[in-house]
Amino acid sequence: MKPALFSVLCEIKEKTGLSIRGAQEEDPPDPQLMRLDNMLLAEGVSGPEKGGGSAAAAAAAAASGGSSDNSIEHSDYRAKLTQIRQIYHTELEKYEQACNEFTTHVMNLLREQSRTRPISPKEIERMVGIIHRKFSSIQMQLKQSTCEAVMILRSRFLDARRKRRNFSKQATEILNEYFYSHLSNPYPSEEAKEELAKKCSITVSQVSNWFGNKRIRYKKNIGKFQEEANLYAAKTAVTAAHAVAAAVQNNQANSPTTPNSGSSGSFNLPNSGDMFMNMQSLNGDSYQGSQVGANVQSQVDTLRHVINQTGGYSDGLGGSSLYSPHNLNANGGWQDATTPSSVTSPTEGPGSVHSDTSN
DNA sequence: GAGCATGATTCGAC
DNA sequence: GTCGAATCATGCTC
Repeated sequence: MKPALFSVLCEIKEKTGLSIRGAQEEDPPDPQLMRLDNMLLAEGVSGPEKGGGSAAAAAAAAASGGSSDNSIEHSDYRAKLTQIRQIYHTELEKYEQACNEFTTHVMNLLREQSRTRPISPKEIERMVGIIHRKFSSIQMQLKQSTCEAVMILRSRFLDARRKRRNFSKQATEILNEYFYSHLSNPYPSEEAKEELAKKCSITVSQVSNWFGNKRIRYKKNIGKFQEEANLYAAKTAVTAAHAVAAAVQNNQANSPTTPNSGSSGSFNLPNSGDMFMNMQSLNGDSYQGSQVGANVQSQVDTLRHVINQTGGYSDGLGGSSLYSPHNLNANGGWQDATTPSSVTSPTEGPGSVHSDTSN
């Protein structure tokens, strides 16, 4: 009677258990767990080790423009990430081991108990499933805290503000040269930005940031930047003077009798665009692209004047500065160089000297 | 360490 | 999208 009753009880439990399990087994994968898994995989924490690197480390390298100045910090970052990875795997292993041990323990217990009460193998199996689910929720917590650790590491090592580095002296000089030679309209076009970025080994957005900061700070404190402006003006003027002198020589060599007719007004100057605009603002002459050849001598004179001015304002201009705030309009905005003034009325046409097109 | 310089970010306007 | 303006966070100089 006892064995028969035992088997009936087992059968009843089996049926009720199946119905419960049927409802539980087809749980969809936890989206939260999937997210965590994906993130850990992307960060190189889980999954196969990627030669000491990860997507984030690669991003860090890219963010720095591939320069070697902070490679030490990148290796530091990688080291920390490796540390996190090791801790994660150690903990994961521990959990798995504990899970297996506990499962075995429970299974043995149930098997033992099955001699005295109705416990079927399927019930044991179900119990194992419950244990696994419990342990996987613990695993999820581990994954979550690992993700948090990676996030903190990333923000600490990759946050641009924390990683601020001053640009190289050369880069700053290039940017300043452009800024002061385009002071009438210091808004570089996309092409110009790209060119500058390339020259300075920085990104285009860094160039944009630089010009944004420069414009605002220049405007706020023109007096402070005066000396700097003069310095770069002198530099540009010297460069231009050389170019003009070369052009003069070239003109004379090409057509000694008609010095102004040789090159159809096209001689190449570095930053020739606004430099002449600045000179225009200095002496009131307007620059006509097609008249360059005709005005070579006057431009040389202007350049001499510029250089003299930079040498200490000793030419009787009463302390007038090279770059006076006249480029800023009454609202504090940059006055377009083409805006007609009371003296000159340059027209913005195909022969315009503007190199900037963004504004 | 204070103060200034400077690169980056954020926010609102356009 | 870019811009100016304000602000933050870090670097540099003294």
